[in-house]
Amino acid sequence: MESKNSLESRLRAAGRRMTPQRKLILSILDQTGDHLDAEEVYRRAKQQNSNLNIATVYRTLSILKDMELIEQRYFARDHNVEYYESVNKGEHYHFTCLGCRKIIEVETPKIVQVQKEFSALTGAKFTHACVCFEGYCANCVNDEENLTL
Amino acid sequence: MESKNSLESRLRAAGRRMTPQRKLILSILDQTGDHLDAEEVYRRAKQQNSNLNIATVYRTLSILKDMELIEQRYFARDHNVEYYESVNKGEHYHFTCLGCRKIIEVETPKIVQVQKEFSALTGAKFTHACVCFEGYCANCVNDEENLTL
DNA sequence: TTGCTATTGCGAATCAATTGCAATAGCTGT
DNA sequence: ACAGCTATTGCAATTGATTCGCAATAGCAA
Ligand SMILES: [Mn+2]
Ligand SMILES: [Mn+2]
Ligand SMILES: [Zn+2]
Ligand SMILES: [Zn+2]
Repeated sequence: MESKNSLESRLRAAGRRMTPQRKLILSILDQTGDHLDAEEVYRRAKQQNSNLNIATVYRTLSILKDMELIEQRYFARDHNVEYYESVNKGEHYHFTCLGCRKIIEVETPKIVQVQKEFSALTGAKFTHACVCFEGYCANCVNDEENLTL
Repeated sequence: MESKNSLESRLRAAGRRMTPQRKLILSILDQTGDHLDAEEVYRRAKQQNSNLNIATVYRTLSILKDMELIEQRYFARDHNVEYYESVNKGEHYHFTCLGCRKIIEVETPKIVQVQKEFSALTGAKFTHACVCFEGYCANCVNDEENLTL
């Protein structure tokens, strides 16, 4: 189990401890292809460890994010809730459909290009980009047009 | 005063009323080139109307945003606070320096290109994009490298 | 096993933003 | 100018995701 060892050694390297809670929470995000908020991670994890507390979920998500094992995202226009996904999936961005709430992943090199251009121009160094799109997916475009009549 | 009439007629068209509070709050955002959060808008507006309440500021910002007279933004990685700016400035994006907290505006056609490509590919329709970059500006890059030693 | 301390569960706290409500003030029509 | 309707305001209380303090617990190195 490569990811378990990787997790353990990376935790150790940061002076942290391996706990069943951390293993569990990372495994949930590694296995699902979805984007989960803390509440949903908690719901799923609790099925396997009924003693788990949501504060532990928040603390663990924060650590896994710092260790760059998971990515934190915002979706939709009002960023009230934080979502998480495994980093395994590589660089991509997100489109949220206001009709069906589906999240579609967008792959493009153009965002990185923007960063490179701006770096070259100003000397700035990028550490993070938050990009999220909102609109109506192909299935929902028509419904939306009817609504605005 | 073109913008005042524009505001008044646009409010009327939406079945809303013109109030001194709304005039004041929009004028603050129209005059400054800055990005202000509700608290700062409130602080500035209160100097001209000491009776003003912050709930009114929040409500007004929300309405002006819906009417597309101002833009709501998030900055930095943790989107705790919402900032606002006038729409007059046209399409642009933002880079936040983690060193000096300066916000640098980024102009590029590439974000719109991403949207067009994705629309052509999938048939989706975009209504909004939230793009924010984070890193270190040219002045702060060196300091940051020294810190990580 | 023991001892050190990182981590957990739990409840309370945060804090930007929202909401319910009674009083007020725009606006329309007279 | 006035009356009546109702959108808007000020105020106080609430929300809700996230964070924090703390005592009990559990990793892990020796
Ligand atoms: Mn994704
Ligand atoms: Mn701007
Ligand atoms: Zn849809
Ligand atoms: Zn800087």
